[in-house]
Amino acid sequence: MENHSDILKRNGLSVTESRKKILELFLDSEGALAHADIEKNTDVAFDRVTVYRTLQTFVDKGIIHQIPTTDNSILYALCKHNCQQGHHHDNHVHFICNSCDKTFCLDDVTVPDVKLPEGFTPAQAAMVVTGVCIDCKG
Amino acid sequence: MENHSDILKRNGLSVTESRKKILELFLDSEGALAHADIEKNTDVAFDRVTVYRTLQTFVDKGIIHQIPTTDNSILYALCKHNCQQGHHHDNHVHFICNSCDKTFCLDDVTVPDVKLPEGFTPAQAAMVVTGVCIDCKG
DNA sequence: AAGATTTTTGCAATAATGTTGCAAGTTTTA
DNA sequence: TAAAACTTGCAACATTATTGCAAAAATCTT
Repeated sequence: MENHSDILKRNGLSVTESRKKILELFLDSEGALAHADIEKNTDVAFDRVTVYRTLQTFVDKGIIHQIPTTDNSILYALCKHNCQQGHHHDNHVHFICNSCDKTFCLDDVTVPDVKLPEGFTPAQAAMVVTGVCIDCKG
Repeated sequence: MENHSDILKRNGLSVTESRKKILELFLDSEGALAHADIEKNTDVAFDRVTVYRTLQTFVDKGIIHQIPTTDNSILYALCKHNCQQGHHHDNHVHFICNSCDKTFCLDDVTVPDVKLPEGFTPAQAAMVVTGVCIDCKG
């Protein structure tokens, strides 16, 4: 079974404490994490700058992907499929629960293709659904 | 033809200089605007706080809607369809051009329904497509 | 395994962004 | 037109993000 260090090495990254710890957070969490979630985690005692840079590095390498939100934050989640450097394949739907605020990567729900108007060429599509999650339903 | 003031009155808002000006910006622009776009506009000489509050008011009233992004900002665009206070109907796809960075509301492209896993109840869905727009295509 | 090289980290400083209370100014109401 | 209601701008503050650089850690080389 591939562990933290393997994932880092496979992506050509030095294996450091901060990277291992932050990657572990993602591996352990079901949902997506925002920068603030990581920083507030008491186990992570790294400088904010390190967190910023680590997240950016992970995105660049295709280890995590970004999920757009309308609250001035970015959510990050593990890429479950094999993403290449600079080329993500995170074309699954994201679900944000209005009740518990957790974000789910619905890995089995693919973002459907849409027919764009003449002249528009798509490169990537993201879809975020809000509502009530399986843990919070009545 | 309905003008700035009419739109404001129809939504039960006082007609003030800042609201008229900011609404005019939206009416004049094809794409979506970020807070920073408005503040940088030399025609708008209002306090940042006023801009924040005006945007929030417009969202609350259903005059504009928010578009999620992955760059720690929120884009705002006019609601073309009749949105109610606190209840938006902006279920169209948004397109962000990687070349000119403009954002388009594809009003005629509806966000498709997706089948969620058992237990998940959707309330709203947003879809953002990136690529090359009609103005930038080779 | 030890030193050289490369990479990463943390600090400090700075910038950018977002929020709140309150007094003064505007708009609307009556 | 005066009173009431609402909006604005200022000031202060809080949060979030970025950059350069020296110290520390990880990797490479032999």
